[in-house]
Amino acid sequence: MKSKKRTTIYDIAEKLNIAPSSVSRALNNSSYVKESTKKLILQTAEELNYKMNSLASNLRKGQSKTIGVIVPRINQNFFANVIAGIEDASYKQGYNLIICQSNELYEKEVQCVNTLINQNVDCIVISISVETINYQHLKNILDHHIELIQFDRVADELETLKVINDTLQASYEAVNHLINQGYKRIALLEGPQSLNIFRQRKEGYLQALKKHNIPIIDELMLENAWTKELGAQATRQLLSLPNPPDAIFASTSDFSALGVLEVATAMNIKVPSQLGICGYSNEDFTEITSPSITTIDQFSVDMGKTIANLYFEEMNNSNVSATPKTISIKPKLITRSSTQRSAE
Amino acid sequence: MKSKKRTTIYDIAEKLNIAPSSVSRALNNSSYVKESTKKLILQTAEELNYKMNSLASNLRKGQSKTIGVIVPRINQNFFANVIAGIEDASYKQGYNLIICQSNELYEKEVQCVNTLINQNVDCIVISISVETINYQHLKNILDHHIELIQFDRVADELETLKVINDTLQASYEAVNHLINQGYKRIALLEGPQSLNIFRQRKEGYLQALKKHNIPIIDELMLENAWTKELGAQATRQLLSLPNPPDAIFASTSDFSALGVLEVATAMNIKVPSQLGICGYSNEDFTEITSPSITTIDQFSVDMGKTIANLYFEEMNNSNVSATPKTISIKPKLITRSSTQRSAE
DNA sequence: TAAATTTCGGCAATCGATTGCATTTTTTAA
DNA sequence: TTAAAAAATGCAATCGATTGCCGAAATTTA
Repeated sequence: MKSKKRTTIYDIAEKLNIAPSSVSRALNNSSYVKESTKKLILQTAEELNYKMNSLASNLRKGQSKTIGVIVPRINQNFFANVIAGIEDASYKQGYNLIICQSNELYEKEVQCVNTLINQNVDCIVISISVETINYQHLKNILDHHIELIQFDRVADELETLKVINDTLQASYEAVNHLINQGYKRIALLEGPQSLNIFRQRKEGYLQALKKHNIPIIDELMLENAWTKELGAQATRQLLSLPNPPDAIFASTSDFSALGVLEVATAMNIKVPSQLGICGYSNEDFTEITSPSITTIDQFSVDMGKTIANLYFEEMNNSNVSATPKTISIKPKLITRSSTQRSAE
Repeated sequence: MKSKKRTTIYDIAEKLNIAPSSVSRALNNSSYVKESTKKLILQTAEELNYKMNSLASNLRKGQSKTIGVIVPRINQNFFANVIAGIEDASYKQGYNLIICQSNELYEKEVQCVNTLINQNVDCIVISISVETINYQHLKNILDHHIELIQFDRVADELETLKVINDTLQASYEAVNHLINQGYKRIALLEGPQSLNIFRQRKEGYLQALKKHNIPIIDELMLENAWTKELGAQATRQLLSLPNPPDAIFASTSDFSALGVLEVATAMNIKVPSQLGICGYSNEDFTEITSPSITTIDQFSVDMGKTIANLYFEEMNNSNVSATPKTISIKPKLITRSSTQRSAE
């Protein structure tokens, strides 16, 4: 281990006075090598601290056993969990992960895609940035015969494998729950409508209202209430209306819901009796606020595992896969104090 | 883009009837190509949707422009933030990240290391698992001439680049703060002492007590209170002592501190007047519990950036780097309600 | 116009593992 | 004992980009 260069199969071959091809076969446990020589080779490899050079192997084999993942932010709970799930399932199959974050920037997303294509990844898993409305870079992935799996924030019009939450349904159930708890004027904090998930969450809200013949009031639907601060701001606006809402569905995130809760608390408005609050994502903290916040669990780690396994299945079914599969995971409404009216 | 194979420099060379070497030089913007042909080549590459094959390039160049990262869990706030920081800084230098999680398992950590060596990464960044007490796999990284950077949970005895928090100091300050707030019997929830960070947090606690001539009481120091549940359990034990503590420093994590708070609340013990609580890590939720929890911020994203930049510096200083550098980041005590006694 | 530079561009080896095909060795059958 | 079959091993090309070295073309100088 003193030498400057790492051990290669040639070193092993030379030492044992055999052909490199035999070494390669032995290391790959091919049946075309005598047991005795195989043992010898493995032993020598161990001695020389041989580590195979995946670059060479992958170059030759034309695959990289690597999955590229692009998310807006790595350190956002939902994405971190999905990545953890993907890693877990991939690792078991001997696959590695290359992770990129787009920082919600279209330009960077494109660059990430290019990098991953360069890296010869076998599959790219992506949740698009909020800025992304052009999908040429995604099509480019397909042109390069790389498997593409979209998750959560997907481009509907692109026919690729997809793993999503049944967002509309979850949203519908959440609003339905609010209605059942007796709330009559339910406001909606929307996310950027460029993203399909936020469109769906709005749609679920609308459908639930419609179902119960509750009028849809424009001034109760506020766009761009994505963060805690914006959620708080929107709440102030809503609560100062002549006819304020009695519940707020922060469909964008739990952070937004937290903003709502803080403003309500500051204004001395009782939650849930005077104001119901529902968030989205089941962040850790929703359980420990007072009152705890009703929210929706997305089973993010499972989602990650599902994504990876979808790829592995699809890979084995190398037959002309008919229609691009979409797997929908049903999220779960977690009802907590912020929407549990005592009098019911 | 219909063909089954991707465009290579040979395709471009053939189309323009020149040598592949010229194509390569043009793409790498070498000065040994006429401007006019360079332009032509670049244009043709664009037309053919050429993407370079990093595998081939890296194999030839003997480097991979890739950094491997091994953490216990990707979806743990602190690590997710560090990774985000590393990604950010690395991306700017044209480097990619391969991420692995050890799941706190020694065996898996070893496997991750081997995978990363196989992948020819240029650098491995690691925060060791709680099980890791043997460092042969880390030495193996060095034997393969791969730069090794340890962070946060480091093996002290290994001479490598390190990026750490000044844990001892932070812990000392936290306890000092508690003492200044008038707490007299301060309990300590410890993490596994196999990890140096937990040893240091304990040491900081001990030093602070010593400084103020406060006796060190064994029954106030509980090991293995790592999670919320264990923190809660430890708290019950502590509070049922004949002479219970009036403050608890959950040096393991904010989750543990949360467990403390929940038990205290359940037992109707007033925080901070009857019991002071201090956590560690500055998790999001510490700000929104009631009362909010005093804790220690580790500047995790910055830590990630520091790690990446340390590598790039070190790489440029290819001179025989004298002593393996250790960068220590000073964490910050965030004092909040859980330790702010009104009567002071 | 010839000689000396400088600039371009091509040839071919290289990185390390894999694999189709050929060859040698061993085993089995005749 | 020999031929045929099977098993083991070797040879050499390949994956795609890079680069040292050399020759050709273009430019400058004498």
